[in-house]
Amino acid sequence: MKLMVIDGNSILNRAFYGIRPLTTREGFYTHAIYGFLTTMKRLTDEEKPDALCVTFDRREPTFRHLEFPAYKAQRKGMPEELAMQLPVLKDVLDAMNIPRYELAGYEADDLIGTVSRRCEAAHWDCVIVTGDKDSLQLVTEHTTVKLVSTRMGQTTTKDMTPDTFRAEYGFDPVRIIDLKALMGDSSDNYPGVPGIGEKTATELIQKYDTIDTIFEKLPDIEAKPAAIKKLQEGEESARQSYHLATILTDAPLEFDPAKNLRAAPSDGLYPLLLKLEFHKLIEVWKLTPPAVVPAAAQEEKPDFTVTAEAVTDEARANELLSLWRKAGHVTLLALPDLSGFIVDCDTGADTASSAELFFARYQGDWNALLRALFAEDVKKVSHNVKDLMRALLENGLPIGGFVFDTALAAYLVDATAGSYEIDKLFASYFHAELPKAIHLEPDAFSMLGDTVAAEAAFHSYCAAVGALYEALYPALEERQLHALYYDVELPLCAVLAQMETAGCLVDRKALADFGALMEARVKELEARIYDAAGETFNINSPKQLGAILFEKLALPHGKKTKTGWSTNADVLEKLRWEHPVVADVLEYRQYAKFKSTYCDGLLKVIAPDGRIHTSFQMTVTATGRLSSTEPNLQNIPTRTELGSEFRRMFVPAPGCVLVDADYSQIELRLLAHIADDKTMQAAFQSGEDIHTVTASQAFGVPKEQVTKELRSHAKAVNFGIVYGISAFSLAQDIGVTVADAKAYIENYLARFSGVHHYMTDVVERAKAAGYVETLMHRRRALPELAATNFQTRSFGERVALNMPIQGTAADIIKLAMVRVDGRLRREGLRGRLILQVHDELIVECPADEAERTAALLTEEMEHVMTLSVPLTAEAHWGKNWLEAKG
DNA sequence: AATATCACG
DNA sequence: ACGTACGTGATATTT
Repeated sequence: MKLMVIDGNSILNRAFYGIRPLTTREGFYTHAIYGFLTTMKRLTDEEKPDALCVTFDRREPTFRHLEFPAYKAQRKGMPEELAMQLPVLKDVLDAMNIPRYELAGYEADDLIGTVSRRCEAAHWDCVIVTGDKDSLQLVTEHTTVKLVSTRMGQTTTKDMTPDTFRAEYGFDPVRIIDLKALMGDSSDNYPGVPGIGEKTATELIQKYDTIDTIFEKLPDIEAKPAAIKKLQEGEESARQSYHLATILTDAPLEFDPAKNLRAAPSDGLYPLLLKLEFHKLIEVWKLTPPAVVPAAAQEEKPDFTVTAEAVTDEARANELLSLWRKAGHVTLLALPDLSGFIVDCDTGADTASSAELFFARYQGDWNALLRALFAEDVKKVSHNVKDLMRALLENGLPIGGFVFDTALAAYLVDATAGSYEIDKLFASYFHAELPKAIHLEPDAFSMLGDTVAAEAAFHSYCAAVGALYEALYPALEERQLHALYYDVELPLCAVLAQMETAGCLVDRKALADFGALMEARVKELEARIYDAAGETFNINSPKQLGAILFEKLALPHGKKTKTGWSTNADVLEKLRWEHPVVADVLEYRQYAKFKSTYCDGLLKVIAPDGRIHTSFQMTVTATGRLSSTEPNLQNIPTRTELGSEFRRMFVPAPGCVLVDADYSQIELRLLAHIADDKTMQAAFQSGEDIHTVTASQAFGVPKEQVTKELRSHAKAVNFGIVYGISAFSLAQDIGVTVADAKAYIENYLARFSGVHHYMTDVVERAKAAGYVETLMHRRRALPELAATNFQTRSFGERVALNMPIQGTAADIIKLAMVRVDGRLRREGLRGRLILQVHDELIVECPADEAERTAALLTEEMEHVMTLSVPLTAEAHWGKNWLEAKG
């Protein structure tokens, strides 16, 4: 039999500092608990112990404090963000029926020591989980320690048995005590023998085993005279330290290993994890709601057990339609293929819910019904409106009357939540569970077999959307997000739905031919690389490639390491002249990427109409940008000549052209505006090249003398500033020394004092408020700024700097899209937006409207907002995307 | 499922 | 002293 005992404080502590902060929507910190639970789960899966328990420290003095008042005196108390999680973790463990032990006057270590010895007495094996090396003294044939360490955000464990311990330290585990007695412990704040450090102490213990032997033999031991003198003077201190370092194994603890056998969690666990918003954990652990909901909880929940009416005849449908037109709004969910929908027309929260269901069994004219439903005069609240609109457009149906999208609203309220599915949102806002999710797929109803249950679930989802609307509407108001929501995000749904539906025509033949060319080059390079390596291997595997380059060919392995040696382009670029194979690998990589991601990848998603219909995601990025998936059309190559050939394959329909308009330096202009930097504003107002002006200012040379190199360095500095620069990274980027990079930045900030002030000010204000925002109040919460971990906090500071800039740029182009789309329609032009690439818009229009369309684009883009610097856009057009880029 | 790499703004 | 720029998504390999 085997028992695992976890050092609760140690593991919680590690999780707290090792994981980036995470809070519930209400701001309660949960990451330490999360980390603890995932670590515990991983280790129990690994070890499969029969029994499990956790020990905690009491924050009360122990015998060590009484005997040695300085003991742990330097240790700071827990930060508040950690302290608040401790009692909750204990609740979670209780709910999981995992025994926990704490005892006044004893540290967790002493309880672990006691537990391990009692296990041994009962002929059990014991596995200790801790991050504290002191516990290694407990290691025996039957007691092992899993030493947990967190490096670079990764938790790793090392199993310590008597053998592995001796291999590493060169003496027996129990001699850790003797070692500590000599070297002391700075974190526990006891001295050992003053002047004896880890190295000397280790050597002594390896030679003499115990401090008793050492002091007995003094002064005739093998050591430096100075060390011998220190030992003679420090014996008393060593004896006391020995005492302090000894973990007790006989604490008066009521403990029997057999009483810690693993048990099923209690019903309380599910609601508790729900409250902590550990949805992922609930999913991974396959937890299900308790069978019997406590009566009290049931009363709080909105009543979802209402019968829904299945509407089958036309007369009744028309009756309902006129009812809905009169209602302020209705809540609506539709199946993706429009084969069914549900409408909830509650007027007040306290009246009984009454939903109306429509399915294929409907007797009347289904299309006519849909046309009436999606007309402007039925005001609809829904979830993921853009997707529904796309389905409607694809079926030639209207897309009017959508007044609210709960997913979109929830995204504006918290852009970093990650998931905006109805059930997750409902759980997070109301701390209650929705009936089991049904997937709103075409066949959902017949597939499930249980039509009644499926309908009820569908209904409860619809009612949940209604409840979320009531909660989200005031949340938007409260955060001044009304304008962003109603003038930008919601109208954008229709624009994006239209863009996705339109898609972009591609030259399939040219793409396939290009693919064949890539294939040939890949094969060629592959052969050359195998030849150079003297064997065949998988070049796509960084592991195998690393073995060839750094072991077989013995190239200087580039500095970076993680789970091997890095073989990325940065590293290989530095090795380019060391061996001819390196250049081949770099080239191979490029062709392989082009072939698989862009040739094969794009060919795979060309629709029957010959066009590629991407999906624009509105609720993904933390800054407010869109993202593009299946395929991603926002990362089509352009930076290299060969890559930009792909853009030649994106073409307009016959008789049409592509018009491409992009903002010039939008992020730097926004930096000048937001930071209110007069120097930078003047540069933009003068219309001069911003990187040249920056170079001239920061490097103190006249503009005429700015060389290509200086300009490109200035450009890197400008980008760096927007991202939250560090001298190290800038140096890395432009290939100068860190000292030079540091000087660049200092000069820059001295010249651009507004930017300098902004950099400190925005972080300070973000720390006070807990979030940053764009000019349109789009918000990003920054719990990272409260972190004690340097790395996490630094990340938060860079984000605080960058998000208002990147996010405002996103606000601006989104608003421009809404305006451009509206004006194209109002003016009766036939051009339509088809793509957006962050600062670039692409319209497909009849060739004879190209000029007007281009003018319209730049005009609308430039006039979205009035800033302290001009906002400029440039447009070009041509017979393919590459040409249109100008 | 996680990692490494590389395409874009 | 820390470790080293913001925001994305797709592919291939490895666990």
